[in-house]
Amino acid sequence: MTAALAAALLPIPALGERFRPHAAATPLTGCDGCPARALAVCQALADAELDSFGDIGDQQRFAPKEALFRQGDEADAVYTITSGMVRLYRLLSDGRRQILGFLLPGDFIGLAPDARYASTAEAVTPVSVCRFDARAYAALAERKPHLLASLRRAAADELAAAQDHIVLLGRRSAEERVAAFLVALRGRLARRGGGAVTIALPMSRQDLADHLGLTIETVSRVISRLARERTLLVVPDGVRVLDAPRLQALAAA
Amino acid sequence: MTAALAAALLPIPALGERFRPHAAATPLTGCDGCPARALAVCQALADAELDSFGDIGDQQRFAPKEALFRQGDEADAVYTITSGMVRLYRLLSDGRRQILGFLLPGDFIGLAPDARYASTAEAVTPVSVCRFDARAYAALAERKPHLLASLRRAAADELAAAQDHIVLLGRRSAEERVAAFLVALRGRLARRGGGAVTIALPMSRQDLADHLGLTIETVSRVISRLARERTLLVVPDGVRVLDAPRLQALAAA
DNA sequence: CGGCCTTTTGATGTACTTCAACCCCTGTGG
DNA sequence: CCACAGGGGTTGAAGTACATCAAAAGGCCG
Repeated sequence: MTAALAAALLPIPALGERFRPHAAATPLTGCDGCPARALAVCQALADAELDSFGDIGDQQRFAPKEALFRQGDEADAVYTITSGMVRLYRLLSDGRRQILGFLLPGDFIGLAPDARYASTAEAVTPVSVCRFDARAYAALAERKPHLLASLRRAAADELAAAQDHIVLLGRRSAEERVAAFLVALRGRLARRGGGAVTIALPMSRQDLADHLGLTIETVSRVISRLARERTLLVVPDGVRVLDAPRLQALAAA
Repeated sequence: MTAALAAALLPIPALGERFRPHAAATPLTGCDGCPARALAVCQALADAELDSFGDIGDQQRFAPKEALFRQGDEADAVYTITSGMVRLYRLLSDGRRQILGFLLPGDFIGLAPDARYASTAEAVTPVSVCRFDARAYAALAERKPHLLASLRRAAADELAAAQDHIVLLGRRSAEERVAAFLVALRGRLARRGGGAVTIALPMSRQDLADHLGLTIETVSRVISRLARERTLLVVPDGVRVLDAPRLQALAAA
């Protein structure tokens, strides 16, 4: 991945240097320097309250393809992504895979705390997260209504996103799916300070296919066609949007 | 619809009689007789707290095809279904429709309270609901942590259901979709006291198709095939499950 | 350079859609 | 009482968007 694209996923590129690679659990001294500070659920807490937050959170890093947790594991932790990209997916017994979503810095995992994880979370790029013990987090939420309200809002947002995806999978063509996905991802990256023309796609074509309910070949063909029509320019690990209105139109409404 | 099937959707069949048909807004004196009492979000509140609840809730009834609210309307209310079935759907600009879900007694609408409704809610059968002013409800939630926690749980459940549906639409065949839908609906009806063999399907084939990302003809063909193989028996406004294990197997995992 | 994996591109296959006809109700009016 | 119109549902024939199969064309790292 180019440095420019990486920047979109790592809002503070130097951050990683502050932690030893793969340090299992570095106690967090505070959330001040956290690149996800303004985005995350954590935002709900006044600065003074963050102390109790930092106490139960551990910073962790994951290499690409490493799993934060696996479908079926006991759900003993929740996470906030602070840098990198995570794919969240479910496997069917016969190996079919559906990627539920790609998580970016500020995104929260663990809104639906069941006894066991219903899906697997895996690093796409190098990822750093803030990991919280699920019990401690729940207890904290109990004591901080702001946090609870913020969780509710996050759950609502995620539900809305899931419903968007249901519409995409249920009623849109392959081209519309790809266009809508790119438009949505561009928005999410832009909100995190990335540029609005270059869309980072660190995930594989297989990942895209498994997210959009298509095959790898169809995704490739659609992107090739969009590039041939000068709607997109394919660049390493991403695409550049040449004709934003056209892409928007294909994404439809 | 036969009386037996209607019973599954109207846990207390006589309830409707207690209200004048289409009474615009009957002040609620209490939640004691509510058929959704044990299921709904309301459950979170201790009986003593229900008074404040009843104060802001109005009982309403809707005839089939009547809309509780429409996509784009200002979102000024939230609802708990107390009897009947509601379809929740989104329309694309070109008329394509995706039904996000069918709501049953105890289900709550308004977990993702944005300024405007992102989808339309329409009665499939005669429906009664408990309608709450959105502001008053939010204010109450602020004061009652139990309610807030219960809303979070409901949002989490709904998110899990949405993710199930994403997998269904993204990675399952037509036959698997129909089977999985029937199994899931059977479970939901059974939890509400309906029988586990007869599944009420008061919605049209078009509704099923728009929920499962298929066409009306494909839904019809799949159901016919399942009936021909003696997995199902088609009855008016529903199906009877003859071979539950087989249906379960088709629903896969 | 060569092996390996991902991506692209092409040829063929197929599950589901589209188009079309017919059936079966139920309601309505002569 | 029957005629018939109209809406939902089923079934059949033909079409198509996407999947599958196959192979070539990059990248990446030894």
